[in-house]
Amino acid sequence: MTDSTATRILDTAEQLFADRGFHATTLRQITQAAGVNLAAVNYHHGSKDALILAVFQRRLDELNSERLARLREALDATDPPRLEDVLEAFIHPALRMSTQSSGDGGRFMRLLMRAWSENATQLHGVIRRQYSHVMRAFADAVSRSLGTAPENLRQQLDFLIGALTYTMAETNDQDVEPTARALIRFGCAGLRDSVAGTSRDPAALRQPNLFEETSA
Amino acid sequence: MTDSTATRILDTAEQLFADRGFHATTLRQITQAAGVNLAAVNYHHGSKDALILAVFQRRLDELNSERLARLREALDATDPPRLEDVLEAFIHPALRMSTQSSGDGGRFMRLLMRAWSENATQLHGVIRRQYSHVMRAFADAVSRSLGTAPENLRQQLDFLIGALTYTMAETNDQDVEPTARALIRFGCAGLRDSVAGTSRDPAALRQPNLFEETSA
DNA sequence: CTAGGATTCAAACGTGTGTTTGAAGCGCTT
DNA sequence: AAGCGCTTCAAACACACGTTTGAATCCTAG
Repeated sequence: MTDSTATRILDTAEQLFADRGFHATTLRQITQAAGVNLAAVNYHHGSKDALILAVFQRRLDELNSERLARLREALDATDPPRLEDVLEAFIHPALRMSTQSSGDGGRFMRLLMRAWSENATQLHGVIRRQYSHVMRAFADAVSRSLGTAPENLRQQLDFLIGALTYTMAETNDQDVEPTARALIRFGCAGLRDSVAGTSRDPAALRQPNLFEETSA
Repeated sequence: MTDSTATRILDTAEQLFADRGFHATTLRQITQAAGVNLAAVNYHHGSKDALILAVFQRRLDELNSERLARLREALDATDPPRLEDVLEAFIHPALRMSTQSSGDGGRFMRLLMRAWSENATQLHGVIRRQYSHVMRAFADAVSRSLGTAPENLRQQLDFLIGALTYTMAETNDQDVEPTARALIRFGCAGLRDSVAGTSRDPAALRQPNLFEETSA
């Protein structure tokens, strides 16, 4: 049951997509490596595009649920939550996932980077939608940690996501812990400093889009 | 001369590659959009793969020379160089390039992200080689700014590159300046904090900002 | 004015793609 | 045993791709 044709296709596709890219990976390569018939992918998943989406759906669900679970722990521990704990909940599951699933490191996240650039129309939207509520939760937690409105943090959180994504694609099979710790520290310092002097730098006020502070 | 067939192909290819990806962009799309014959690309550039490489070579040369020029200015200004200036020399040219070349924003760097994931064998190596000496120069400058060995900074510089790359891919046509300033600040804080204490004392982490920003 | 190399062009080639098809095989209930 | 979905399979389909070809055209030097 677990090793059904559909999931075996999913596993193999994930591996090959990450290694070679979506467009460069053919259904014949996938089905041959998976030991199933060529027509099976169209039968079980409908089309190649649908296969790509299915590969993502599975992993993103896994990643996001683990992130949210850890975030909940951080929120239950202290109030306001410690910034280090919040970032740890966001970073650690991702870094762990990037090296866990068998084979060489960084597979899934190389895949995510691909998705961000290739196939922009469909996948981009799907991922965005799938991520948005998780991102909102983390932005909220970080804003509570720092005592500032979430809108002030969007850009800095994007910086952190970028650093994390790039690191996941780069990082080899090594131990995740030191990398995670370094990234958490880096991100905490950047976030804290960015909100420290919002009123001090007059140039910062030049930004046209000022936000309403809806701090409850 | 400037608008020769070869360069018109290069321009159009850059645009389409960024918008749709390398594999998804066909020579017929390129030549049709450029208003040249299909065979022209093979005649002038040899093959599609060679075209891809040529597109990169051109922009990377431009980006790196501007970065190094700005870095030199920063090194000539003060000794040791101000960390803000060094990061500015690294970040600003990239952000500007990501929105300059006509059309929608983030084109070239979306292209770079693609290159990082697609076509791993060839392009990955070329870019690495083209970047390595520039990266070494910046790592050196940052290490001088912070008074620590370059080896201690490699990981944090990767964080910064990730944040920059991701931001370039994300950022729309808006003004570059605020984004650059935010990213410089974020990176400076992260770098300074990372080298500040080898001590695990969590109290040290909570100190918001130890440094004075000498706003001239 | 003309010869000859550089460039453009339309057309075709061979190959590999995602998808479809219809028959064959399998497992289950009746 | 027989019937019936669900699944697998080999084969083929239509199509788009990168590349090649050889003639036509342009441009320049002698």
